[in-house]
This record gives sequence, C-alpha cells and structure tokens, in this order.
Amino acid sequence: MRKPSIGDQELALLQHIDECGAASVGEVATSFGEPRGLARSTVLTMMERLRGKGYLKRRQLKGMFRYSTATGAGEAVRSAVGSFVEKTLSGSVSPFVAWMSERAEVSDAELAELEALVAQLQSRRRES
Amino acid sequence: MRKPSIGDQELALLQHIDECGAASVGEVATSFGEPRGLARSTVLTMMERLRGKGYLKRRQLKGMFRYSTATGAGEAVRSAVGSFVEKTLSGSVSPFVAWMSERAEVSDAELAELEALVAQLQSRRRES
DNA sequence: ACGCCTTGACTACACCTGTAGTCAATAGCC
DNA sequence: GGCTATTGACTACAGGTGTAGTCAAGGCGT
Repeated sequence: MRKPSIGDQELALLQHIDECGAASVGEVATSFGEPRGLARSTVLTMMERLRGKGYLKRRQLKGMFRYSTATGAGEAVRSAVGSFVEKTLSGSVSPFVAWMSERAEVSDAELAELEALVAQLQSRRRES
Repeated sequence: MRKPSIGDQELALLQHIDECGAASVGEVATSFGEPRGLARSTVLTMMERLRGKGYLKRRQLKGMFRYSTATGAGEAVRSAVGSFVEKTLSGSVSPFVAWMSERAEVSDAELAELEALVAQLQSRRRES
C-alpha cells in the first residue's frame, strides 16, 4: 500500500474530516474552508485529491457524497510526523523539544500526555 | 524580519551548514550532497536560495565564498517546527507524542531531554 | 414550469522546491 | 603558457500543492 505524499493543508483537512466523521463537501467547506477563507471548490479539490491518494473514501447517501477517512487519520498523521522528523530534523527530536520548551501554552492534557510518554519510554528501556 | 518559507531539504541543509560552521560550496556538496546523490549545482542552488531568503550569509575568503548561518539554524528550525505543528497538526502536539511513543529507537539523550522538558513544564505550571 | 442553490467534475494556474545542466572566470599544475 | 579542476552565476524544468473559476445536473420552493 503506497502512501503518496501529502501536503500540510491536506493533512490538516484530513484530520478535520476524521474528527467530523462522515461529512459532505458542503459541511467541510463551511467548517473548514470558510474560517480559512477557502473557496468551496478549493476544499472539494483537496478532498478529491486525498481520495485519489487513498486517504479518503466516500459513499453516496441521499443523492450526495459523504466522505470519511479510509484508514483513520491517525496513521497518516503519524507517518507525516515521522517523515518530518526524518527529513527536516535529520532524525533528531531535539528541535521539537526545544520548541515545546519555549512554547507559551501547554495544556494540562498535553502535559499529561508527555508525562505518560516519558513514563512509557522509561519502562520500555528498563526492560530491555 | 520576514521569515520566508523553507522546504524540508533546505532546512536539513541549513542545519548541516550550521553544524559545519563556515563552509564552502565544495565542502557542502561533498559532505551533504554526495551522500544523498545530489549534484554540486543542486547544492549550490539551495544554498543560494537560502541566502536569498536570509538564512545564510557568506564571506569571500581566499578567493571563494564561505557560507554560514545568519541567525543560527536553531531559530529557523524551531520556527519550522512551530509552523508544522500549527498548520498540519492544527496546534496539537498529540500526534507527535503518539508517533514518538511507537517509535522504536529513543536514545538516552533524547529521553533525558524529554524528562527535562516535562520537569520544566511542571515547574512552570506550578508557579503560575 | 422556472429559476435558484447545492453538488460534482474538470480545468487552470502560479509558486515553491528539488534537481540539474551549462558557461564563464579563476586557480593551480606541468 | 596551456590544460584542467574548482567555483559561481544563470537558466531550466518537472512535480506537488494551494487556490479557484466554470459548467452541467439534480432538487426544491413558488
């Protein structure tokens, strides 16, 4: 299963659709496109491209199409994160840590996730 | 000070040059381009583009140019990380954490960085 | 029955980025 | 003093992505 490249905005859109569940073009154009000043046709184009790349599928319901993610966006997002770290950070997560450390807002939930991550990594290391 | 967009490979190159300190095109072509199968002119083009965007500067020494980062690569890298999180992850670091959590290799140093980050965030939060 | 709105499919286009060839100048080796 | 390797500046080009216009078809309200 190929995983064709995906652009930044496409990825954001994919995540949005993933959260929405099955959504029509009109809905997405309103909820995603409008706040960003994107024309409806722009949103449609992106959605169709994502479908062409295998990230989205659609079903015809009540005369129009509802789009949903093919595999869940999680995988695509993780792979994008991975390739970002590999290609642009040369595999090092340090820049990410540095950025986060000077970032102003870190929510409770995010902090908790980080704590869990550290705990998990520690335990994984101990056992090996 | 504008910060024009920067591509993945450009960013990798910028980091490389940052590590090298002042480097000539030939050196960079050898140390960075060759392992990746890039032609010398390709490397030169990228370097000149980075210079045009204000990320690199150069001085003429001994008849040829030595390039070095204008502001240090750190800033550019952090800003790239920031825009990646903002634009493609919609501001959420969760995908990043998820990716890291299933990543196979995390070095001791990286783990230590993460621990320090968590500690810092915790203390920052406590005081506010 | 007639417009109007929504939906879909195409087509278009510009810019960025990755990639490289070519040509002129310069420097160094024989 | 020529030949060759290195350096720099330009030019070129293709694919990806962001963005949008247009046009045809189907529904709905009056």
